[in-house]
Amino acid sequence: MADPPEHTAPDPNEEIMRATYRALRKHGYADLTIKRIAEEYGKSTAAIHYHYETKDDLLAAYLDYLLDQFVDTVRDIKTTDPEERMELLLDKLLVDPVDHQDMLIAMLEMRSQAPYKEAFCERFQQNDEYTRYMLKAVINHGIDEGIFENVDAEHAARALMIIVDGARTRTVVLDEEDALATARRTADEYVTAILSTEEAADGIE
Amino acid sequence: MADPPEHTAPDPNEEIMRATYRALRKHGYADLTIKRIAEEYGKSTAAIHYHYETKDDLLAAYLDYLLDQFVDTVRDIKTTDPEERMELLLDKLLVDPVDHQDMLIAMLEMRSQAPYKEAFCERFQQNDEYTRYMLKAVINHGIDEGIFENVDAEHAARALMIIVDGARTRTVVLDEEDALATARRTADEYVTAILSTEEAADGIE
DNA sequence: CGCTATTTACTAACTGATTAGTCAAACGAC
DNA sequence: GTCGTTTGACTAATCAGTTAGTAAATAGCG
Repeated sequence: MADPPEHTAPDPNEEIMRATYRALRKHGYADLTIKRIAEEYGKSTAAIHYHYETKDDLLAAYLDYLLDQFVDTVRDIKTTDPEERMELLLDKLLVDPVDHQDMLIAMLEMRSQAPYKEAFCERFQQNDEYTRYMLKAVINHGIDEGIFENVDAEHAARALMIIVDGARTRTVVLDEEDALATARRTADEYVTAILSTEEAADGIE
Repeated sequence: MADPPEHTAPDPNEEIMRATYRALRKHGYADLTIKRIAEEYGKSTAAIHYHYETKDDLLAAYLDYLLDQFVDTVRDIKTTDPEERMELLLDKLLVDPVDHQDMLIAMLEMRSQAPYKEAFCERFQQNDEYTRYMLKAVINHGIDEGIFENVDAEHAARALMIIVDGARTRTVVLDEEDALATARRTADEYVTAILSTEEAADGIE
C-alpha cells in the first residue's frame, strides 16, 4: 500500500502478525504461547514483549490484522449490478475461503473465545455488521430495481450470514470439504427462491 | 438404570462431568484446568486423576457426555408425519438451545478444538451424521408421500445442517440473541420454498 | 454373625515442565 | 554516542501428573 518492500520488509509488527498466524495454525489457540510465537518470529520472547506489552494486546492486534485482511477482500468488489454483486459477494464469502482453510481455522478459534474476551466479541460484531450491511444494501438495491422480491432485506441478509457462518464452522469442525460448496448452492437457492422475482427466475433444481 | 438414587447419587463420574461443565462454562476451554474442575468437584486434583488418567481422557469422556445428552433430546421425537416431524426436529435443533445457551458455548469451544484433536473431530462427525440422517430420512419420507418436492434429500439435509450450525455459532460468537429465531424462520422458508409441493404451500412472507 | 482382605475414593505434598512477564546488559545502525 | 531493538537470565505462578498414605465401604469366608 505505502511502498512495495524491496526484498523482505523487516517491519517487526507485520512479521509478528505473520508469526502469530503460523503459531496459531500449528498449535491452536489453547496452546498458543508467547514462546511459540517467538519461535516462529525467530527472536526471543522478550522481543515480542518489546512490541506488545501483554499477550492480550498481541492477540487483539492480531484479530484486527485478521479481520482487516478479510474486509480488504470484500472491499474490492466494484460491480454495482445487484445480481452480479450478490454473486460476487457470496463467492468472496463462500468460495474464496476454500484456499485459505487454515485462516478459517484460526478465525473460528478466535471466535470461540469471544464469550470470554469482550475485546474479541466487539471486533467480531463490528466485522459482522459490515458484511451484513453490504448484503442488505445489495438486496435493497435489487428490490429498488425490481430484480428482487420486496422481502425483508434485514432478515434475508441475516439468513445469508447464517449460511456463511454455518458453512465455515462445518468446514473447520467436521473437516467437511464440500460444506462451502453446499452452502454456496444453498445461498443461490435462497436468492433464487426467496429473493428473485418471477421474471428473473431461471429455474432451480 | 440400576436403581433410582435416594437423594443425590454420589456417582463420581457423573459428578465430575457436571463439574467439568461448570468449569468450562466459567473459564472457557483455553483456561480449563484440572485444578478448576477439581474446585467445582469440591475435591482435590488427584481425585480427578484417580477417575481419569489424563486430561485428554477426561475431555473425551466429557464430549461423549455432552453429545449423548444432545442425542437423547432428538431421540424422543415420536411423530412419523413428515411435515410435523420436520417441524419438531427443527425446533429441537433451533429453538430448544435458547434455554441452554452455555451448553452451546461449551459445545462451540470443544468444536473449535476438533482440528487439533482427532478424538474430538471423530465424535462430532458421528453426532453430525446422526442428525443429518434424521433430517434426510424425514425428507425422503416426505417425498415418498408427495408432501415434499422430489429434491436432492442429501443436499437439503446438509443445507439445513448449515443453517443450524450457523445459527449456533452466531448465537455464541456475536451474542446475537435472535440468531436462532432467524434461523428457525429461514429453515421454514427453505422447507416451504424448496421442499414443499405447491398444494401444501400456505404462502410465505 | 464376626473378622479379615480388598477395593473404592480420596488427600496432602510433591515434581518437573511451562507459563507470562521483567530487567539489566549488549548489540548494531546512523 | 545514543537510540531502537534484542538477548539471556531471571521470577513467581501455574500446569498436568505422581506418590504414599488413609478412611470407609464392600466382599470373602468360617
